[in-house]
Amino acid sequence: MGSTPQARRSDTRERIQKTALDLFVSRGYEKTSLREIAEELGVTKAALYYHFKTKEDILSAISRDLGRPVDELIAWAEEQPPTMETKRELLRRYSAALASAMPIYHILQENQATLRDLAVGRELSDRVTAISRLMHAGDLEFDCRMRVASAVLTVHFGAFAPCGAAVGTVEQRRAALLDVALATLSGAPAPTMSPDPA
Amino acid sequence: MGSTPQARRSDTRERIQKTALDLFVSRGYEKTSLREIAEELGVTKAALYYHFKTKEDILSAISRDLGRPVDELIAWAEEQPPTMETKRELLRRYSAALASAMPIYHILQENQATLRDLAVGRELSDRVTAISRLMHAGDLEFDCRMRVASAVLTVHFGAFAPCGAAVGTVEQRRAALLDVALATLSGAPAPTMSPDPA
Amino acid sequence: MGSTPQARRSDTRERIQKTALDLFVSRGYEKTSLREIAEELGVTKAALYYHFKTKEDILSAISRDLGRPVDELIAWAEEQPPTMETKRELLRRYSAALASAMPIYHILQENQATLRDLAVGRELSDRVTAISRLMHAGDLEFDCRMRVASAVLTVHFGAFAPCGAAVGTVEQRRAALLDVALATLSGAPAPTMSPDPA
Amino acid sequence: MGSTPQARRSDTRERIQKTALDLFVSRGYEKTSLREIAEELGVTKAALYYHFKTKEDILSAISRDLGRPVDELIAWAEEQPPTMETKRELLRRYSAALASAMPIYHILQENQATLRDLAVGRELSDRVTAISRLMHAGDLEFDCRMRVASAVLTVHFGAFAPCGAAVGTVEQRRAALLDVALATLSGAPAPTMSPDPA
DNA sequence: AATGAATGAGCTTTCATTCAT
DNA sequence: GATGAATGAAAGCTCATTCAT
Repeated sequence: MGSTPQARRSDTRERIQKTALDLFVSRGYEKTSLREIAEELGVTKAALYYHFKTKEDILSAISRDLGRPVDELIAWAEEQPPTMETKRELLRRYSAALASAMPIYHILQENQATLRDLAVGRELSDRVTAISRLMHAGDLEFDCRMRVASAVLTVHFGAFAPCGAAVGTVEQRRAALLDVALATLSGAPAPTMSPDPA
Repeated sequence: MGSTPQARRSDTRERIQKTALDLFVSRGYEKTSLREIAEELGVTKAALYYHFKTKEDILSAISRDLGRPVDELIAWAEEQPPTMETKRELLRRYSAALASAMPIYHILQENQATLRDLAVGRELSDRVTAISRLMHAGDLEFDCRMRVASAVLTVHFGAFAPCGAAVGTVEQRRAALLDVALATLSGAPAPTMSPDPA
Repeated sequence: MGSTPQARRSDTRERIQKTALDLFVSRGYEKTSLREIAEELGVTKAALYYHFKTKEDILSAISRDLGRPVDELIAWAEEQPPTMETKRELLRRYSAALASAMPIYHILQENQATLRDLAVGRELSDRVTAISRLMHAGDLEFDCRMRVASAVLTVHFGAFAPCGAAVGTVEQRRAALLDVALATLSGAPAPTMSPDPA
Repeated sequence: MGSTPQARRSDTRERIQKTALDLFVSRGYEKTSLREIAEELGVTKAALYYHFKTKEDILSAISRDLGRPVDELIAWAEEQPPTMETKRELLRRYSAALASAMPIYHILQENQATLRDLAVGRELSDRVTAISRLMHAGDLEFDCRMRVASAVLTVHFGAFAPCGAAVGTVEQRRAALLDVALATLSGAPAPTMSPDPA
């Protein structure tokens, strides 16, 4: 007694992941050295190697943790019939999932050249590819495929960068872009719109 | 005649740019070392430094050369009134410009974390930002902004990655995505579309 | 027992300083490469960087260690009244301090052009300047200042170079030059002297 | 006619020497690169090699030109009897010669470690040694040698660095230090002096 | 009288990783 | 559960120098 029941087993591993994530996001994977992570945490580099086999392994763990929602989403979608309605739902859920998983995708996004030859890079981009594949599933006509592509691009890349001024909150923008994407998907115009008020 | 016609004042500088571009695209900026570039070219590292002040300077020269079409496009757009028609035309031209300038944007795309703290990185992303700014120019309503954002995302990111299967030629896909983007821009559905044949 | 008694937490740092000092003295700071230091010691260049942040940092550590006597002397002198007697004593003590600190001042002396733009160079020449400043303290007449200057130059530079033949031991010469300097300081002739036996 | 009679033969060689001298003085010999010299002059590095065989050769030419007065002084002194009066005169003339030759001695002074293994370095320090040797010539007693040493050190090193505050003009200081040195040489006090006005 | 192009050797520094303790 | 010490490989860059033109 006196100590928290079953936690006790050092939270260092998690602290490493947290710190590493922050640095990978703010400085990039390649440009973040293990020395920096260790220093920021107040431990030695060797300590990182006690908890993780390699630098890549740290990112790998982060990827597994943060990517779970998307993995589950993929698993779910793979069991649905490839109808338009499924895809609409998939897009909605993907948009939501991205909101929380953003950091890793941000890392993937900004460090593609580096992650390309790392196993963890494959893992990450496989998830994106899987979503895209599921959105394109079925015997679609060319035009339709392009609308699907546009919708996916809008939702996926709209999640990064403050594309087009800082109007509204992040959440509002996400929702609005999702609406546009859904409209594009159905080949319908986005609801209320005045044509030439530029 | 009989000997190399007009050479003399060395084409090495251009050969360096060409080789560097290839390697930056295929292996990434950071992961491409000057040794590799030099070896590939059959010269010494020092030769690179005869022609360029730094590694960044090589990328900078490439950026200037390949980015010119986009720069001209921006200059053009800045002189037009910010009407919807201007934007439609801007989007068309941007789509076309991207086709040829793709390599540098690809590099920007995949090496953001690295380029972020390089002057050339700024140069590059400024161009993208400028296009986006021009597309959002004027007193747009929130919904309209989001449609603009979607259109830009579609055209810009659609130029990279074989998003959604390899149907059609690159050129066909580009044209089709542009159409989708233009439709989104106007709030209209993309022309002929059957709603649920997924 | 039987194994190296107290080692364990590595004496490498000190060995680096010792070796570096020797090389800096014999070959010059700039002309001594880290490779040389490392090779001489039988370690890798990277090992040097484990113990010191930069090449300059190695010199800096040496400077701190060997410069301490002079620093203490300066501290002492700053608390004394600026009388002639203080200055005589300061000169005596400086002469003595130089004897042990000579290596670093030798390095400063012979590498001024290089050290000029290094922080450690400032540190070093500040010490010399401080002594000079203290010797000149007070409201001295011009002639007197020049005698002080001569005395300082004699003691300081007399410590290097075998100025004027190798008569007597180093220690004897040091003592004799100090006497001459003290005589100059008081404006008196150096004690026993036959005028023209050249 | 129209061109200056016999000058015509490009003044580039001299311009190189002038520029090199400036840079060697202000940045140091080692730290001044041929690129810098060439750039400053608006010519190419290869041009330097048309006029001089090596970098050292540039310094060598400078040394020959500026060192001539001292060389002549040495030649003169070698023909004189080694009397005290000769030495007094030698010291006077050396003090004067230094005033104009200062730049090269400054370079020697601040780049000793580098010049040590260059032929030109020997040339330079030989001159200093020769003066010192001539000042010590004859069968001097130990004490007397030390007074000579002090006198030489005072005159030689007094020519560099603003030793002891910036009172008077450079020329005044030089003259005054010479007086002190001459007094030391004769074993007499420097003329009028109040003993303890610190 | 000078240039454009290139080289070879070297430099300081950084990094991911290992391992005995 | 972690540290102190060290390594091997590589990076970007600079320099004096050469030589055909």
